[in-house]
Amino acid sequence: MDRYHAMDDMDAPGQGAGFDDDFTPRQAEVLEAALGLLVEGGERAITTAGLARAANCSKESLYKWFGDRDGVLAAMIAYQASKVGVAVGGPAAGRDASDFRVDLQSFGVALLTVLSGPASLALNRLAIGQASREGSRLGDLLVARGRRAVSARAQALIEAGRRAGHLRFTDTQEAFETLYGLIVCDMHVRLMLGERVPATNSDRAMATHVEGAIDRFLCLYGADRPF
Amino acid sequence: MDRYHAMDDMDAPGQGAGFDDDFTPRQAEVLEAALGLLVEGGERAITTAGLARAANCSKESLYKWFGDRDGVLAAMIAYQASKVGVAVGGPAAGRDASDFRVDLQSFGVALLTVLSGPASLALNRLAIGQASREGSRLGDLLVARGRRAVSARAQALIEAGRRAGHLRFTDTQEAFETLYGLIVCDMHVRLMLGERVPATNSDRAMATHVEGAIDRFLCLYGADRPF
DNA sequence: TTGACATCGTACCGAACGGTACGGTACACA
DNA sequence: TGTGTACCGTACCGTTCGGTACGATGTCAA
Repeated sequence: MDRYHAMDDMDAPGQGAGFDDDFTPRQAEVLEAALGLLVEGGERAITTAGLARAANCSKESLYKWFGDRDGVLAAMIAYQASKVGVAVGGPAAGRDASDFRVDLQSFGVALLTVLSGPASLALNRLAIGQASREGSRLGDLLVARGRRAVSARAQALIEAGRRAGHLRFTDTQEAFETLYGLIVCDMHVRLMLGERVPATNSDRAMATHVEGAIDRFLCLYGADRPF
Repeated sequence: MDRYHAMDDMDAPGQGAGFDDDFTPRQAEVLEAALGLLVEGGERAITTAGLARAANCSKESLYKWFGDRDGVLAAMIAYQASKVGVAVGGPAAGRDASDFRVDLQSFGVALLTVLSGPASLALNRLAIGQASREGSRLGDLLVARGRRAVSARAQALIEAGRRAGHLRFTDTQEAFETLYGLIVCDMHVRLMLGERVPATNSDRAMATHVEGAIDRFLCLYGADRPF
């Protein structure tokens, strides 16, 4: 009942995977307006009437495009996650050890930048708030669309670092989770709770924090560590 | 329905802003029922009529005791946080380095046990879901009541470790956040999103994970590290 | 021009919810 | 016995919201 059928009128090229998140421009406008409402007022601000008013569309169109209110929420995640996915990308070109360190640094800064962004925070809050409801797949959707991209990017990065001789480890997953923990600490949760986190307030503070985290990561997994 | 082992004693030095968290036994029963509803069905399950029915009390009493619905939510956090606060306690008695390691280990296991508990997850989801609403202090309340206790306990622990010569660091806050990040990684967020996290599924898996985290922490901050 | 189609704006409905009011009951105390 | 207090259960009210229906507008093609 609560799945989101993205497009009833579909031309739907690659329907196989179950999702289909290329929305029409009009639908993208509506989802953009929905994200604006969400960032500003949280989940309760996404009412069908309110969204229709904010997006200058009719409620009937909303139900036609997204099925029901839950479909709108799911579509918002699918829509936004596709934009975030590429933000943490960027090729790991460095062969030099210091180049590799720069790659790690830029990954860390990109990660914190995404996680502390208002849209990401609002969507994570939304998915977490819905996680307790039975049969809500928003959390899975967010993990599958957003988090997996980060994970894949980071694991590719540190595997490349290992192949290039900059890192030494046996378990890629463990190394990645350690890197993630060192960079993010509990900042993500604190941000979602509404706390102001100094290390995300300015680019300078963020870079400094990430530098420390990379120091520690290389101390643990760097190839030049003393054992 | 799960019961919460009552450890009502709390030191609460800075009472400050006018909270009042000594509840009458009857009120505690009602808050207990509210926590049950919250764990089972999320925030939307806490309706005034539903809570009154579940707790066999009248709506009028709810409004008399807690002011309004938001007051009920705040009281739930205040009530539960006081129980969680002491759960991560326990004296750091060890003088020996291996005793200290055991202290760190038990702290880590207690931390993960609390964070992955259903009541904690439900309350964190609640506070996060409300964080976007204007003027909602639930997040601050949760941080002040629950998180600060964890932070204070951990900082006392690692400061004691430094005084005893087991650790070497300059910034206690940084060391604590590193420890937290190494232990928790992104598990807290993933749990709140509804994902099943293997490292929290069994005592064995949790202990193993914490052991690894402590290894890494001591590698970074242990007094016997090679520089 | 005509008709098919997509969309908009508005009106409407039923359900659920927050909050209030009121009568009834148990108990303490004088 | 009378009085006050605290509480319960229920009924009630106004509002909001999800979802549906319908007429009006614009567009495109034959």
